[in-house]
This record gives sequence, C-alpha cells and structure tokens, in this order.
Amino acid sequence: MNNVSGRRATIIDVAKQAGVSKSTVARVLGGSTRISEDARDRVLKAVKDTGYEPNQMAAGTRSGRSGLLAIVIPDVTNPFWAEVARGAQDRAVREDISLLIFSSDWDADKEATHLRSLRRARVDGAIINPVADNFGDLSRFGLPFVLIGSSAERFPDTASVGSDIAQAVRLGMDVLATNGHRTPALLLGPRSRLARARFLRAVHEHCVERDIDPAVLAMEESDYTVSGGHEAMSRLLGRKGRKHLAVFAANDLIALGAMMAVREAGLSCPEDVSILGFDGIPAGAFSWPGLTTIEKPGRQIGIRAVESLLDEIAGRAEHGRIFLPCRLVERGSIADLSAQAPARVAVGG
Amino acid sequence: MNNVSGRRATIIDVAKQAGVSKSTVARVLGGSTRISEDARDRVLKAVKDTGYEPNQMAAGTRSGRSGLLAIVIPDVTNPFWAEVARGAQDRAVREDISLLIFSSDWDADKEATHLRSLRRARVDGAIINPVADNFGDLSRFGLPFVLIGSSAERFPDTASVGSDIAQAVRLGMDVLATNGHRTPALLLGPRSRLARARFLRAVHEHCVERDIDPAVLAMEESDYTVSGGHEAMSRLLGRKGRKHLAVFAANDLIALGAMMAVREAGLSCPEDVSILGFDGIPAGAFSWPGLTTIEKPGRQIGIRAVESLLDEIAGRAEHGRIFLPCRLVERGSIADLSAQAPARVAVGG
DNA sequence: GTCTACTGTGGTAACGTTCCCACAATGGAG
DNA sequence: CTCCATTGTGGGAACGTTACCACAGTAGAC
Repeated sequence: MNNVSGRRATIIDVAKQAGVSKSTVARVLGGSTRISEDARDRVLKAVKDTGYEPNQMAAGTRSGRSGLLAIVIPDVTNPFWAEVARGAQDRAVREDISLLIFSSDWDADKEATHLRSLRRARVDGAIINPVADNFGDLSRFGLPFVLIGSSAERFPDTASVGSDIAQAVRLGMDVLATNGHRTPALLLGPRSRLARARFLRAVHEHCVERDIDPAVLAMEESDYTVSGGHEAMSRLLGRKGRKHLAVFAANDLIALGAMMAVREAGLSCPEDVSILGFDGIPAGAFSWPGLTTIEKPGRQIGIRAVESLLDEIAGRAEHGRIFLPCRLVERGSIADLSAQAPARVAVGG
Repeated sequence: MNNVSGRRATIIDVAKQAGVSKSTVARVLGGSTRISEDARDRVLKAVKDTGYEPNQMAAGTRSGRSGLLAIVIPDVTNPFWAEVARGAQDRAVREDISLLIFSSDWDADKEATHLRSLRRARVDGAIINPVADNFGDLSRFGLPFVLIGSSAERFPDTASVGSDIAQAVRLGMDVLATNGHRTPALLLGPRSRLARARFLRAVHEHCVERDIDPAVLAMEESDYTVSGGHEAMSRLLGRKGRKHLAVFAANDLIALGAMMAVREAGLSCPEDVSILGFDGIPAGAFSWPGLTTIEKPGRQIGIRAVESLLDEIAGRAEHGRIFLPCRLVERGSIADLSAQAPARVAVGG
C-alpha cells in the first residue's frame, strides 16, 4: 500500500520500480496509445508491488477533469429521491466516476451553498432538481448540467430527464374509470409548486379527450405531506351528497394521509372511498389496504440523467428532454364499481 | 463568473486585479494570518469581480487535503441508511466539506470498488459500514476512518458510532412486559449477520436481569425483509397452544411482514397478536395499526460519525466507541393485557 | 543509400494551489 | 544609534499528475 518510506506511492515510484519513465506509466494506465508488451508487464507489476493508486486530484489539476459528478435533490431521505440518487450513483460507478449527493430541502440558500461547493470541487457536471422554478443562474452556470423533475418544463432549451406526467395521469384516470370512477376528486399539491400545474393540466387534457367536463371534478389542495393529505381528505369528506368517493392524490404521502382520514371518519377504504396515489413509495405497500398508485421510474431517471450528463460533458449533446413512462401498481385501495352498481359512481362538485 | 478571456478565474487573476501577490490572496481567503485592512478589502472586491471560486483540486495536490469525505453504507434507498447519510451530509457541509455517498448492497466486490474510488479521490477520511464482519484491510486501510453499525463490535480498537442495542432491547422488553407480555416471541435476522447475535445477546442479558428463563422465548429467523417476516410469522402462528401472541421483531420490515401474515391468517393486530418493531422506518407510521417500534437515531449516528471522523483526521482521536440511545415510538401494535387479563399473557415455547 | 513514416519512449512544461522562506518597514528597548 | 522582534508582504518551490514535443530506432519505398 505504501512504499518503504511510508509515503503513498506516486507515478514516479512506479516508473522507477518498472525502470521506465512516468510518461510510459501514464500511458499504460491511460490505455490509449501503443505500448510494448514488455513495458506494460513491468509497469503493471510495479503498480501492484507499490500499491499505487492514481491521485485523481493531481490528475484533475492538469487534465481539468475531476472524475466527480454531483446531484442536487431535495432530500435523500425521501424514498423517491433516494431512488433517483441510487440510479445515478450506480450508473456513475460504471464510468469510474464518483457522485456527490446534496440535499437542498427545497431551500434556496442551501441550494446555493451546494452549488458553490460543487463548483469548488470542480465537478465535471451536475444533475439538478432546482428548488426555485426561476433557477436563475442557469445560463451562466458555466458547467455541464442536466435538470430533473418538473422544473425542467420551464427550460425547454436545456437537457432534462423526468417522468411522463401526462402518461401517468392518463394511466391513473383510466384505471379509475375502468373501475367505475369516471370523475374522481383530485387531491392536489400546493399552488406554488410547478408540479401541481403540470398534474392539473394533464388531468384537464385527459378529460377533454374523454368528454368529461373538468369542472365537474372536486378538488382539494394541501402540502405534499401525510398531514396535508389527512386535512384535505377531511375537508372533502365534509362535503355532502356523496355515495362512494374516489380520489386521485397527487402524491403517495397525500394518499396515505387521506387513507388515515377515511379510517378516522369511520369509513373504510376501498369500500366507501377509493384512493389512487402517485409516486410509488415503498410505504404504500404496507398500508392497509395497500395503496394502488402510479409508480415513477426514480431509478431510471437517475440512470438516464447521468447518461444525458455524460453526453453533455462530452459535447455530443442533443439537449434532449427525456420523459420516462410511469407504471401502475395495483394493491387494493380502489373498489371495482363498474359491474355491480354503475349508478353509484361518484359525481363531482 | 469568468474573466474576460472566458477562462475560469484563478488566484493569480484575483491577485493581479487586486494589485497584490497570490500569497496575499491566499492569506485573505485562508484567514489565518494578519492582513492589512486595505489589502483585505481589495482582495475581497477582486474575488467578487472575477467570480473566483477556489479550485479545491489544485489546493488538494499541495495541501494533501481534498475537502472530501466518503460514507459507505449498504443502500441509500434504505430509509435508515438514508437517514444516516443525511445526518453525515448535513454535518459535513457545516465544515465546508462535501460527502461522497456509496452503496455497497452488502456486496464485498462493490465495497472493494467503492473503497478504491474513494482512495483515488483522495478523500480525507471515510465512514464505513463494512459488509463483511471480517473487514480485512482495516489496519492497513491507510486512511482515517470511522466504523458505523454492528460490525464495529468486532473492532474495539477503532473509532465507531452505533446505536445502543442493549438499551434498545431493554426498552422493548420493558414496554412489552408493562403491557403484559413478559415473554415475547423473537423474530430474528439470519444467523450469518452479526447484528443478530448482538440483538439476541441483549435479550438474554435482559432476561437474566428480570429473572426470565431465555429458553422460554419462542424464536423464528428470517431475512431482514418483509417477505422474510411474513414467512417467519406464519411459522410462528402455525405452532399450537397460544392465546395472545406477542412478538419482538429484530427489524421493522420483519415486523411489517409479520403484521401482514397475521391479517392473512384471519387474526388481527393488536387484538390477537402484539407486534414490536425495531428501526423506526417511516413506513411503520402508515401500516394499520401503526407499528410500535424502537427508533434508532440514524441521523444522529451520521452526525456523530462525521464528528468522530473529523477528530480522527485532526489527530485528536480518542478512538472512541460511541453508542447512541434509541427511542420508543408507540403507535398501537401492542395490546395492553396487563390489567384486564393477566392470565392470558403469552408464554413462550 | 537516403528519405519517410511509424512506433515506442523520455523529458519537460503546464495545472492552480499551499507552504515556506526571505525581506522591507516599523517601532520599541538598550 | 544599534539591535531585535513584529507585522505584512512577495517570490518561488512543491504537490502528482497530464499534455505535448522531441527523438531514437526500425522498416519499407524509391
């Protein structure tokens, strides 16, 4: 691991040991140009003997490449984002690249701090889910980057990877309709968030296609949290004139909160209320009933983001905007009212 | 952000602009020695004007410090480990240090790959949850490091941070006893894992203290997964001669799997079966009933690990072994049989 | 036999910092 | 007035690589 003097071995130590110049060692390790078999063998042996590990920092000063990528997400502790980070990390190691993971907590100051850190570390590129929809420094960011998440929408000229919300919403509305819930109530996120508008627009588009008046859909809004969903659902249940109620939640946490509210109101899911979530977080598998939901391809998003970023760095950029399809996960929180009692289908408003 | 020529500003650009030497700029930014107010002002202005961001790689080549730390955990996607990583990250940013997060998937090869990457990146230190209990290269690791998780036990001479399993088990056994379940069945992890032995030993110690014959406790073992818990619980339910059954699961996933098995057997929790989990994963809050569990201080473990590592790096190491206390989270998966029917308390075996 | 192309190699200048030594200016003690 | 310590500053070596140029040796073409 170390050479005799206790220092870490450098390329020069290897060169001496192998009886060649450091240029030759670099070439063997770099692998691009032709090397005599004899030299290669001697170098490889010397590398092993000395326990030489290339110093990426030193290499970086000269080459300008740090071998580091960064990803800035809201929170690694959030299962969806953890999945994204994990995908990105796995893809990066395949290229012998290490990944710095930053959590911004939807906080512009923290984001700024992280952006500064990543710049100082001279990362080769960054994958960013901007907290503010007006991610200002974008054009003068001065670093290859790829956007992930809903804010990508605002920047059609930059590379981005996200999930196909329109397809997801279509999937959700269709499974609800198939089960006899043509006009579900909507549990939306807060007005300030771009994701909300995107979700809502997709619903509207789908309604138009299916000849449903969007105005007929009941709506409640809340934070993207369990307690938010709980409150929103309580408000919804407070309205009168319903038999079976079906809700499409903009996020799984809202859906789980809604499920709790239903139970506390003395009703049960899916008998009295059908609930459809959105995200595909693992916790949805453990609720009772299991949460039927639309799963976003978090891992894939991470993987594709890295690939896109690699393209961007290499200059073979097409500034592509990638939208990955979502998947329906049926677990039992939706009642099938299509056959037995089509007349009891909930109507909105 | 860039200077006129389009290059990134260097310390020399700043020095020129401020009319001082690069040494002076370095001193202003480093902040250690005394500087004339005049010089400081000019430098700070020049830094702002040029948009200078120090090049950490270049600094690292000379100083030997990369400003990078690494953490190797089994999986960021696992809520507990995500929490640990998050704590570590938050603590690291406070020191202006960036954190590389690696997931080893309990795979020795992946771990080796990550260890090589982190060495090449010349991280200043590493926080490691070794996959193998015989983490071999430990002594000749040649890098400051801190161990986290149960394997720390095997290496009493190295710094480590973990949760206080003995205290946690005491907490769990006591809450069970208080509710009338003095001799719960144990749902353990696989024999190969060190964590299992630690858990079991703590239970035994506690039993001795409380005058309970440990042999009386029923035991089942499985993977640390939902399906594992499901199977183990099914086997347990298959045994005869029980009234109310109480189980202490070695992990929340096992507990959630057990809860599912109970429901599928036509029984209900907590009426027929009391379940106590261990970990404190968020999903436990969404099950029905909510899972009563012992919460490990994941975030704190991450924080303390970084602090310990920082000590290690600075040489003010005490090679401390830190065990953080766990916390009981009561949610309703344990029936209180202490008052109404003490005779119905489950007996093991 | 000379020229040319190619192959493998060595030497050296960057890269952008930090670290260390030198030194001028200042001021107080003797 | 001389000496010495202190304060602020500058200059250059060093860190371990990569990039680039130079060049020796070989072989084929004419």
